[in-house]
Amino acid sequence: MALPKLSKLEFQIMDTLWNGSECSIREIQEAFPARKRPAYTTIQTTVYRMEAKGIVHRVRKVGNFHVFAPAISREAAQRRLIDDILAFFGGRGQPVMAHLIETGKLSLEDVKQAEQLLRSQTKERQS
Amino acid sequence: MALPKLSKLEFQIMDTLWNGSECSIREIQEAFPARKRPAYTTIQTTVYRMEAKGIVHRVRKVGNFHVFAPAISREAAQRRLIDDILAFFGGRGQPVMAHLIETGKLSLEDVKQAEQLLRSQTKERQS
DNA sequence: TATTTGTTACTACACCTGTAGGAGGAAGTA
DNA sequence: TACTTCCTCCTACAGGTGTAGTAACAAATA
Repeated sequence: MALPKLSKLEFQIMDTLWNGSECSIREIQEAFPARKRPAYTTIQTTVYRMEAKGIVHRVRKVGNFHVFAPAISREAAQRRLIDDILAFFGGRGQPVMAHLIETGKLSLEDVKQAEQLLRSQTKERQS
Repeated sequence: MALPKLSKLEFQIMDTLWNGSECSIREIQEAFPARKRPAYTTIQTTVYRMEAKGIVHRVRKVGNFHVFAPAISREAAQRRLIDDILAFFGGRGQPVMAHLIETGKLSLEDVKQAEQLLRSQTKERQS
């Protein structure tokens, strides 16, 4: 699979990697809020599995620890996520947006910007 | 949990129930496209589990089979879904919409309608 | 060098989900 | 009634994920 689906924990780990670019297991673990911080080995196991799936890779060894880097982009992962949930909405984005609006997750500003983006895209496609 | 998370298969089953309101296991199974139709007992097991989780319930027995009905609304389930993925976007709806637009899942019409919806909501809140 | 501390690599386990087989019972049919 | 068909209920199992312990080793320190 080109883009394997990421679980919640995997996504959180990727988030740290995307922010910091390159991290050790320890750094990833400590990026979790102290209250809900999984055990070191929990992160380790998960990162190893992610490595096996090709979504992270080791870039080098520093001292006695390894440094990992993301192997897929945040955008790609997010897009994958959205494609997945779109399946639950019959592939149509409109109901998704409706829910976002109903739950107050989109401002008028957001929508106006979106409209701009759409218009520019349409223009590009025509030219 | 008030609203348990639905898996893909569970959502497909709910879809049949939401459309037909009340269905037997057989009806749910036959609603799947013939090519990718799970075994009868697969649907059955999953429906039983959903019953245990309180997302469907038996409404009556007809002949020797049971009839099931949804115990949660489509809107509630979809909202739950969206809340989940929003967590992957830092709780902000804007990047979600951006992805929808980039992948051509939203038309200018959709966005305009959304804008209308937003304006009317804002008005309501003010009055 | 001996001790402490931090990593790695391996192992384990429980829960969820998709998948389905089989025994037994109920309902319709010859 | 005897047979066939369909459904229920129980059981099983594999793969994925979250969770973490432990043995062994490497690095830093006393």
